[in-house]
Amino acid sequence: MLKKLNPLLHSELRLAIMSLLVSMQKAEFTLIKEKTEATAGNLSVQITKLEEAGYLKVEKGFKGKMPQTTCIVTKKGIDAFEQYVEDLKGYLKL
Amino acid sequence: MLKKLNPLLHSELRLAIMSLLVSMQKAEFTLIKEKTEATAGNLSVQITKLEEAGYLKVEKGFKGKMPQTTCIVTKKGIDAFEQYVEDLKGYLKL
DNA sequence: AAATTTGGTTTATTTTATAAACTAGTTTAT
DNA sequence: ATAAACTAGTTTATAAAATAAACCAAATTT
Repeated sequence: MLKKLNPLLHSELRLAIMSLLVSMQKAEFTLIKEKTEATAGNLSVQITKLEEAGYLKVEKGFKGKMPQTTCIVTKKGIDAFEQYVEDLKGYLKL
Repeated sequence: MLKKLNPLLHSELRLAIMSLLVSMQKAEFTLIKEKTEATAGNLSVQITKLEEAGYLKVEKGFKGKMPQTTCIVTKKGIDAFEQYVEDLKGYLKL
């Protein structure tokens, strides 16, 4: 009846990150930080977890002279997000 | 943009409990346990939290000779649940 | 050139979820 | 009648997760 929710996505910050990426495909660390209002530390940790799950990939480069971290959502990430939304609907009766 | 999710409701088990109660108005401990497939201990803890928040009230009685715990959802609980659903929609783009 | 800011990571702390152990009593089998 | 097993939970301990604090390297500003 009630499907078990993907614990990796059932986290406010990770869900916000994925939500953003699903709609934008890719986003800089700093943009995600602004939009989610997360601390850099927390964000760094959660991005790493999503990366380890293969839900996004991280590309590191420079913008001018400043380091820049870009997150790009993967197919796997999009699929997991969509499945999570479906599962959650069972709880919300949407 | 993204609303902060009510942490009391953003928990798989507590959300399942509230989801059940919103649709049934009241339910026995044992029924909730069956439907959620939670352990009794976990369920007991989470019901207490929801009770402390005023989202449900607990009535204790007996069914025959056996103790029986009934959970009844409150107006406050229903309102909180509905608000949570609205807030969550921002993350899911529903 | 010292102080501050940017863009992060790592480590520590707090909070939360979960499981294990326990209580209190009932039903069933011997 | 009594021991064994089951019901209906609560309490306490442990594991996992989220968050915050501290740190680092380099860039920019004063």
